[in-house]
Amino acid sequence: MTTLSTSRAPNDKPGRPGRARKTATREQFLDAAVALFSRQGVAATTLAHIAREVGVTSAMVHYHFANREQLLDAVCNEKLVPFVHALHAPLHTENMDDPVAILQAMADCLLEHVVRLPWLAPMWLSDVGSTSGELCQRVMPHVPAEQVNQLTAAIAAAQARGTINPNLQPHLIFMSMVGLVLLPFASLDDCRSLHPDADFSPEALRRHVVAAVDNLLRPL
Amino acid sequence: MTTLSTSRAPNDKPGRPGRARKTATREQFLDAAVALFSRQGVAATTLAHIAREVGVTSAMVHYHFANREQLLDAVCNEKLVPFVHALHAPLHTENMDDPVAILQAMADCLLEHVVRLPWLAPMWLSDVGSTSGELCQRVMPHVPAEQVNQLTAAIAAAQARGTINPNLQPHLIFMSMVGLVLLPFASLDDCRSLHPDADFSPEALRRHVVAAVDNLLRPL
Amino acid sequence: MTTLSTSRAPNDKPGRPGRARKTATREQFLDAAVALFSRQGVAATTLAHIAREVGVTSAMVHYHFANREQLLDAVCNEKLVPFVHALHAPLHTENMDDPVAILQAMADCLLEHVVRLPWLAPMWLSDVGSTSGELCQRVMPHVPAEQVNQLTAAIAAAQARGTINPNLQPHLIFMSMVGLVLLPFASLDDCRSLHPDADFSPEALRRHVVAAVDNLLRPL
Amino acid sequence: MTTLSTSRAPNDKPGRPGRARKTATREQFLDAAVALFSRQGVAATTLAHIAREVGVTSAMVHYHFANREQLLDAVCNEKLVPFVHALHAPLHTENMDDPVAILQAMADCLLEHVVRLPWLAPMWLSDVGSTSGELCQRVMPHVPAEQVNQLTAAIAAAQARGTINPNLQPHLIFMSMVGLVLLPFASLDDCRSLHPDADFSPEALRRHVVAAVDNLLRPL
DNA sequence: TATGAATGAGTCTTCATTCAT
DNA sequence: CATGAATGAAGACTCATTCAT
Repeated sequence: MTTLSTSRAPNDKPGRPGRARKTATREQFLDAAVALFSRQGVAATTLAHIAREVGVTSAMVHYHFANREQLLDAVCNEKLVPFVHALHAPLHTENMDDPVAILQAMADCLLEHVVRLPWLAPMWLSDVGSTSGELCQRVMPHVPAEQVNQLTAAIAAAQARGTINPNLQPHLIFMSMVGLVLLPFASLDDCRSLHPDADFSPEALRRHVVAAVDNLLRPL
Repeated sequence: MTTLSTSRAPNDKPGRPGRARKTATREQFLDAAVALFSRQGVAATTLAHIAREVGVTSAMVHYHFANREQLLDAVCNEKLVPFVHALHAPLHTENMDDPVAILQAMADCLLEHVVRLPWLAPMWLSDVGSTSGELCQRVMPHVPAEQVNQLTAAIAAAQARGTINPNLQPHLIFMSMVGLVLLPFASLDDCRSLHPDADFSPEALRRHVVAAVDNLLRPL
Repeated sequence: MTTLSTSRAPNDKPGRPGRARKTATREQFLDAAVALFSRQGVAATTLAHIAREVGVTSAMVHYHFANREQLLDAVCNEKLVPFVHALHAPLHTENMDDPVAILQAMADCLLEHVVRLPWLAPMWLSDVGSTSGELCQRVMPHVPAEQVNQLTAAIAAAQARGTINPNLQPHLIFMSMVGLVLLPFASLDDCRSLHPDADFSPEALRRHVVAAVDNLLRPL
Repeated sequence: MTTLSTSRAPNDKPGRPGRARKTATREQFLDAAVALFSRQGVAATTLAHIAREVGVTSAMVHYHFANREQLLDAVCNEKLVPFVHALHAPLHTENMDDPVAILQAMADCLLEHVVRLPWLAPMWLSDVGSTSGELCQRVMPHVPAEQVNQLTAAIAAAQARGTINPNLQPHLIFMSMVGLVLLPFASLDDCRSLHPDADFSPEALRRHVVAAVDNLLRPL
């Protein structure tokens, strides 16, 4: 854990006599957490940072979550798992005849969430990057391995049929698609500083991503 | 944190009773650093981790690099900047008539490096994810903004000519491509645990990525 | 930790075997600080020393003062500045006709404080000695330069009138007086070890110092 | 020991291949030591500071002095003890009939040294201030206690005779005199910043101090 | 319910010291 | 002779956590 000079978390300090007791809800903590996680990374975000963001003492964070582990559990369960479930919802269908449609549905869902939750893309990428991402580890068990495997099989079939580019690796297509969707959102700041005048509105991003995903899956 | 079992090798030679001072070169520190950065993330990696990985005291890290900042500078300059330069080398050409060729050259270069340097993809993604990545900040200034802009213009021209899918955003194509290349490598462990039997050899990955990039750029 | 702390409290009330957390007030820290500063010097006194003197961990020092700088600020503002103000109070008068009276009032004040606050003389001298004394730097801004200059002018006038020894340098008289008052108190231990039987009671010291100051200012 | 930000001692660092082997004499180290001691205080001066001042590595300091203790011993023996002996030389006389003459001789000697050795006054005061000054402890044994006691007795006799102000404490007169001489020199920087235009040349200081000492000893 | 005060462990950094070359 | 490379201990400061109130 490094002293990310960003916000010194100065003075939880004592005294301050007439301080009105700030009350904070569980939800506020989680929101602050994901916001900071996406800005600074999970590892670099201390409980004091989160407390400060919410405007309470770090003791309050412990009061609500007992410890860091459980805070991460909560972030995972209440912020990420719903998204993971939504993302894989298209897999829960009888017939996997049309994997392209399924992948596109997943891409749509991903895109939807990423646009709506600005913290999602940066947090996801920075965490998935470290093999041992603190959140990644907690989320993985919620991925429906069985269905994912069926999708892979369906993709292979589609490739044999000529509906999907056969040079792609069935097992990797999903991750490539994720990269295609997430990276533009995660690197927005860099892009903006490189191209200050370009249009990076959500709509522009969405159009680009949709086109990119379409292209990716297109057969030869 | 793992007890790096570098296998202390208690005391080497034969007689040599005391200490057997372990020695380490600057290069070793940088290698250890990138290895740990890619595994744990930059922020979560302490100087003591790096020292232990190399088998010396953390005081030695300071002896060689003075402080954390300068270690990161060194990692950036000696590990990342060469890569960044290589990556953008295709941009230093007279005619940008064929942006597809240039993008493909960049993808090749990226792929090359990512395969050869296993730490690159995870480290890059996890750092680029945090808007304020400690390394990202240091690397960005080495990106040739001028050339990148020219490439973007060339891409737009190619789109007008019908050589590149016109629905893509010229400014985002490069980042999407990066995502396409990096993500499979960064999420290898996750993929492997999901599909234990699939072929994730470097060659397989390379084939997939090449096909994906080809597809991405293809005109309608 | 796995088990929720809900189940704890196996032993509290009666015997209270554990820890018995030591508590300390801000004031105690400042007292300990000046005590140690006067014994060991400012630079040689670590925050851990102060903490140990008070009976708490050094983390507590940081809890109350954030960092060393601010601890020194507090020592300065709460321990030294009041004294500096009192010392220069005699300067805030309409007529400076009688600089001897003023100087004597200042000497009295100085003496008063030095007797009452045993840490003052050693700390002052050891810090004023180093041109860049950590405390000196903080205290100097509180010296009313304007009034001091007026006093100097008044001294020169008194010398011209023959009320003060004209061979003295007006600008140095104050410092010489300070030396005259402080040094006996600061070097008490040395004196005692040299003259074990002599009378070094506060009263004896006071008498000596008063006489010395009187003598110093006497006209030829 | 605090990180006196004055001189960060940056980079003893490795490499620097073509460095001409700087050679330094024992004397140079001692000079550098007293210079730094007087500027920063003894406790705040590290061996690396001294090495740096001389332009060699800190290993060289150890090469010449084995360890910090012995360096301090050397500073004491070679820089301070000669002075202490000179200072007390006037005491080694048959008749102590004229203590005023003796004290004046001592003051002259002190003054002489303090003017010639600019480091002496600050270092002395800052060290004598801390009861447990690292140098003070080493110097004290060289003070001829016997003779000092005789002087004290002679002073008392002179007071009885009316040659010295009888209100002064015989045992404290010497220390008061020392304060009178040293303080102006030690606080020169402060004085100069307070009175930028005043004359603080060595001659002016000498005149002032001589007058002050004369005054101090004068009978009623 | 909330929090101010406390702590132990850990991080970054510097220091005095050692030693093989 | 001299020094680059190494170390353990200590210093400043932060962090997650605890607990009495």
